[in-house]
Amino acid sequence: MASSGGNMNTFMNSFNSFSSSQFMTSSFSDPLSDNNNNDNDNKNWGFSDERIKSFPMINSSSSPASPSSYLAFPHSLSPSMLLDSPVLFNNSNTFPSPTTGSFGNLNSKEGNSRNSEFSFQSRPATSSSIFQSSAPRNSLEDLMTRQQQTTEFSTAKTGVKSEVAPIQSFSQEKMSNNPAPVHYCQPSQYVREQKAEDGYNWRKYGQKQVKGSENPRSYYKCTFPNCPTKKKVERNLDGHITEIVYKGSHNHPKPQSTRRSSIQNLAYSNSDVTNQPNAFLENGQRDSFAVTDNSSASFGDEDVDQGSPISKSGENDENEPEAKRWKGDNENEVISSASRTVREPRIVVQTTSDIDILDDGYRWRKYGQKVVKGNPNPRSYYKCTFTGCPVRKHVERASHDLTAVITTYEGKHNHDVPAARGSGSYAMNKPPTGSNNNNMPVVSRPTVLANHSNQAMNFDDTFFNTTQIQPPITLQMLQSSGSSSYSGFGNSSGSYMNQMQHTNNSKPISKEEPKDDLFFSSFLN
DNA sequence: CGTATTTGACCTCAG
DNA sequence: TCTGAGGTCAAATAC
Repeated sequence: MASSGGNMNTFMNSFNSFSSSQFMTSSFSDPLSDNNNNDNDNKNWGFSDERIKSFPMINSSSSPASPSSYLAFPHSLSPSMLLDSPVLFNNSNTFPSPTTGSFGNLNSKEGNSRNSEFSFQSRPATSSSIFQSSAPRNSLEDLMTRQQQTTEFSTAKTGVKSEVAPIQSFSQEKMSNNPAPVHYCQPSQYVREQKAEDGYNWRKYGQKQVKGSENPRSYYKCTFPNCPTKKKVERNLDGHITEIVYKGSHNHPKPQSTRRSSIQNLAYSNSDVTNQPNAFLENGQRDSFAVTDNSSASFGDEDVDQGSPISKSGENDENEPEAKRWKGDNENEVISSASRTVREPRIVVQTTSDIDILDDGYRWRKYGQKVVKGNPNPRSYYKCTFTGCPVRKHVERASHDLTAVITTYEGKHNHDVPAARGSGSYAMNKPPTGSNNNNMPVVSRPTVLANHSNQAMNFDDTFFNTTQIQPPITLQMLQSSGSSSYSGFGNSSGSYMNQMQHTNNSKPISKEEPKDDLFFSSFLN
């Protein structure tokens, strides 16, 4: 398609391959944010249902450095999501701990936007807390905040609206002072935010309550003339994006956003450099956050759709058989749209509440290990050791890329991050997972790596996975990287934080979760 | 006043 | 063929 072209195209394609469908954000955030949600989420988490959210995080490279990489969320992915996702924060890159999920980079094809999309909503306070500028509750929050800040970054600074929302939202505002989480955005707000997010301009043309989901689904069309790209976004009650599905690919560069700040640029640069399709980041679009854009490379929903960074077209297919397609879309269509990718992988962005990656600061008890289909590498299963905390996670190395670790979290932590274990760092890093915190959705974006991850992840499981690419990025790194870093996610190369989730099911994790125990027990058995 | 969002109705498609 | 779910349209409304 239009996108096809040089490398960029490739990315794009890959993203596309992921197709929006695959990348959905999922519900994690909700869980975090709300207990209620959690219930639902849990259900979802359960896996059984469905949506698994995987957040592959890929750190491409070692260069974690590029903030952008971190942040770069696929368009759709909002930084916030990332933030939410434990993955993002992974400190460790080290393989050893799978938990440290790295965020896969999703390269958004176009870098687009997608990132932004996700992100954005400002979440309701609870979740938002993370972002809130106010003193971070936890180290996690801080981290989140910082990250967000970074990611959002600049955008925010630049004056970007809160569009960014939750995760991003943090942006300045939150950061600045609001002690209170405050930012719950109304739906409309979110919408607007989204625009900014991925850098593309979107017009909402419909909203509908989807069966089986508490979350209303909004339908958007790219406002660029003749651009066939559409996306559908599900948001939590809180306003967090739980899932974003892109359809088609943009046949134009991103509009420049006036707002974008240097950060964006940075991000782009990174992303672009890396490979992202996002190259297009154009500026044009209104609000798109630079960050997003950057991220675009990474996650943006769009990314997903358009070319999900993750997979290359081919790969995607294979890997992402599971991915849904936008209903009504023919694969062909999808493909065509993407031009490259075969399937549209769904991108699920989950907001994870607190996903921690290994070093997420939480304490985990290994209770099982199993080799799952599609990946020769054993998946270890962990439970949060905090009394009464239902959170579980499983970690596995991507079959393709040993360096990539896929971490899938289930449930939200109902408690704060335990005191820093050894290093205070942990604490710092982690957000308070508390129910409140979850907000941030994790976004997963497919990156090349992601692709791998995707494959690896077969999302049979409800968990969402995060793939990390090894160069682990530490929180510190993230922090240090500053805002810019976030944006970085987009970068294909480096996105650390990006998490991609691929779920077989588009369903948001939240809804039906099979019970963990059962679920796990099955494995164990 | 123009543009974007909201929202109910209608259309399409899969089961 | 029917039914329900999902997706889109478009008038009304809000910004």
